[in-house]
Amino acid sequence: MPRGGSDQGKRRVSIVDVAAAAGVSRQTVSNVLNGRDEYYSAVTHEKVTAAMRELGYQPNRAAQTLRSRRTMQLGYHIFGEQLDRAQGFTLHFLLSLVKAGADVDHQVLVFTHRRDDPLGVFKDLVARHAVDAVILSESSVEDERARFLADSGIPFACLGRLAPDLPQHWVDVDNAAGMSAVVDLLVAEGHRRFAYLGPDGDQYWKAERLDGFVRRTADHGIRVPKTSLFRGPHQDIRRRTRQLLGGKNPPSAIVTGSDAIAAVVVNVAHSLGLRVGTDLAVTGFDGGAVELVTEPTLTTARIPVERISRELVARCLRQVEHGRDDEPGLLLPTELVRGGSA
Amino acid sequence: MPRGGSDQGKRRVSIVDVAAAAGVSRQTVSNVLNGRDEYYSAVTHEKVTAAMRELGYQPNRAAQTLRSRRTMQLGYHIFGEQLDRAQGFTLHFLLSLVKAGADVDHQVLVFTHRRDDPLGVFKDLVARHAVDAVILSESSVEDERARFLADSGIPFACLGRLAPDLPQHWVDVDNAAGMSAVVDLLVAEGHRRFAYLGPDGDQYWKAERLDGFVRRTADHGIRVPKTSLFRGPHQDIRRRTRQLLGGKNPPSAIVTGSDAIAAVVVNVAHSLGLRVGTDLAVTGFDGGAVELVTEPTLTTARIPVERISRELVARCLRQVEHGRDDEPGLLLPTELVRGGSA
DNA sequence: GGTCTTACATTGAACGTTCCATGGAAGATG
DNA sequence: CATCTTCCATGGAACGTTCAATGTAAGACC
Repeated sequence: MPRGGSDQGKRRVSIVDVAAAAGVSRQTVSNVLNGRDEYYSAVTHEKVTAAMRELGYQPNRAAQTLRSRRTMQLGYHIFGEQLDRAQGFTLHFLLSLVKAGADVDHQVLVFTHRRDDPLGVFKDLVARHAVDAVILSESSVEDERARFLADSGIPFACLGRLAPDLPQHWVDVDNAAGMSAVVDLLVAEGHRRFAYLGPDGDQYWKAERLDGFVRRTADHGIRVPKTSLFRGPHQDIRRRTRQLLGGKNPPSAIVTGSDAIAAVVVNVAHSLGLRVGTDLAVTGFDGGAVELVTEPTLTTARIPVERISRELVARCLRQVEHGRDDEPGLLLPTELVRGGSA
Repeated sequence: MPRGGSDQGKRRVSIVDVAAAAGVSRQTVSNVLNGRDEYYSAVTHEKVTAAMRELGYQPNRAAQTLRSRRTMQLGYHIFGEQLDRAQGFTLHFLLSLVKAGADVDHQVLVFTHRRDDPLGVFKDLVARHAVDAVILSESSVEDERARFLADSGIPFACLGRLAPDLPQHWVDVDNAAGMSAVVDLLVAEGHRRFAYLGPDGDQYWKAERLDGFVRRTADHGIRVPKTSLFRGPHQDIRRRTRQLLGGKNPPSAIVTGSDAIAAVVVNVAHSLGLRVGTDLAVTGFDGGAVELVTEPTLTTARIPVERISRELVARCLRQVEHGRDDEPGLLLPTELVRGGSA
C-alpha cells in the first residue's frame, strides 16, 4: 500500500534547506519566520527571505504545532439539528466567525457528533489538542460542553450566558432590551392588540425574548391574553397564525422570536388576504438576510454578528496567550431595523 | 511572557508512558493504536488498552500528522459573498459536509480570504499542508482554486463541473433535468404562460437552470417572451415580479432558479393580492428549508445534499489514500418536491 | 539437525519545527 | 585593562508520533 499524502517521496523544503541556502543557522531562519526581530539584523532578514522565496519554502504546520503547542485553529461545534431552526442565523454567525478568525490568522475547525455519541467527537478533538480554543453557540445555561471545557482547563468562549459557577467567557445579546425596542416602536405606532410567536426549545434566549415581550407590553399597560403567546415548531406557528388572524378581535401586531418565524407569519397573513405593514404589523428578530425575502421587508432587531464573533475570538486568544482572561461577560444591544412590515 | 497553550508545564501523557505502564515497547502501543492487529497478540492488546484507559491517554494529533503526513482534516473554502445569495443552501451543504466527514473520522476546516488578498490564505494553508484535501463549491468552470490545486497535485473535489483539462474530480446536479421536471409538472397542470426569474452571477449552473427552462418550454411548443426571462439580484427580482404580474397577459407560472428567489416572488405575489398555488404557480430550486417558510410551501427541485457530500468526501479520500482517483465526474438528479405553490 | 516460515516485539531514526542555553564580537563602562 | 552589556547568531535537545529495519522464539518442513 502506498503511503498517505499526495507528494509521496518528494522531500519537502524545510527550514534547514533555507538555512543552508541563506548561509545562516536553522534557528535564525526560525527567528525570521516568527518575526523575533531583536535576534537578527536587517541584512540577515533579507538573505533569509530571499532564500525562502527562491526555494518556495512554506513552514510545516504540524511541526510548528508539535513544538509550539499552538494549532492556530479554533473549534466550532455544531449540532446537527441546528440545520432546521434559525437557519439563516447559524450560517451568518459561522461565516462571521470564520472571518474574525482569519483576521487574526486562525482557521475554524467545524465538527459535529457522529450518529451514536453526542459528545464523543467533541471531547476527543479537544483532548487531542486539535484546536487551541473552542467557540460554542446554541448553548443552554447548563451546557455540558462548556462544563467539560472548563473542567479540562481548555480555553473557550460562548455565544450565550453561562452558569454562574463557570468562568464567564461569554458574549450575548440583550434579548429583553431588543424586544422592548420592538414593542416600543409598535406601541408608538398605535398598536394595542399584540400576539407573540416564538421558537420552541429550552435555550434560555428563547424564553428571554418572550419574557422581554411580556414585560414591556405590561409596562405599557397592555394586556396580552395567554392564548396570544405561543412558542412552537414552524408547523404549529403556521396553524396558530391562522387561528389568531381568523379569530375575533385579532391582533394588529404579531411580534415573533426570529426572522424565520416572522417570514412564515408574513406569508400566512398574506395568504389570508391581509396586507402586511398596513392591516397587520409583523416583526422579526435576528437580522441576517431572511428579513429581506419578505414583501415588505421585515422590521427586526438585528444581532451584531460581526462584533460578537470578534469578541468571542478575542476572548479565546487572550486565554490562549495569557493562560487566563479576566474580561467579564459582555451583553450587546441589538439594532432596530425598520423594514416595511411594521 | 508565558508560553502559549493551556496546560503550560504539565507534561502530557505520551505513548511512552503507556508503553511503560503496559510493559511493552513504544511501537507496539502505536500498532495497537492504529489497529495493525497482525503485529500484536490479544493479550498485549488488552494490556495496552487498559494502560491507556488508566492514564487517560489521548494521542497527539500534531505528532501523528507530522510523522504520518495525514491531518485528518478536509478544507472547505468559502467566499464571503456566499452569505448573501443562496444562503440556505450553503449552510445545508456545509453541515452535510461536516457530517459526511465525521462519518469517516475527518473534520472540516473552513477558511476564507482576508480582506486584501482573495486567494492568499487559501494557497497558504494548502501549501502548508493544513488539510489532506480540499472541497470546493460555488466554483465557476474556470476556477482559479481548482487549477491551483491540480497544479500543486493536492487532492480535491468540487461541487460543480470542471474544465475538461482538469482532473474530473467533481459531483454535480443535473440542473437542466431538474428544470425539465419542473416545467413538465407545470405543463401537465395546464400552464402555458411562463416566466423565469433566476439569480445573477456567472456560475455556469445559474445559466444552466435558465437554459434548462428555455429548452423544455420550447420542447412543449411554448413560446416565452424575452422580457419574461430574467436573472438579477433580489432587489431587481422584486421589481421584475411586480412588472410581470402587473402587466397585461401576466404569466400563470413563475419558475425560479432558487428557493430564495421563489420566496421573494411568493411574497410579492401575495402582496399584490394573488393567491399563490391557485392564481399563480411558483416553483423554486434547491430544497433546503427555505421552501418551508412560504405559504403555501414551495414546489421545488431538491438537491441531494447528503449524497453529494458523501461522494465528494469519498473522492478526496481515495486520492489521499491511493494517490489518485479514476472515478469519473458524477451527475446526480434532483428530486421533485411537490409543495402547495404549484 | 539445519533451514524456512510465522507471529510477535523491539530499537534507531526521522518528521520539521521551536525551546533553551550558550557563544563571540563590538562597544560601553568603570 | 578588565568587566559588563548589547546585538546577533548558533548547536543540542525536545515535542510525540510513525517508519523501516531488525530480532527472537516457536513451530513446520525436509
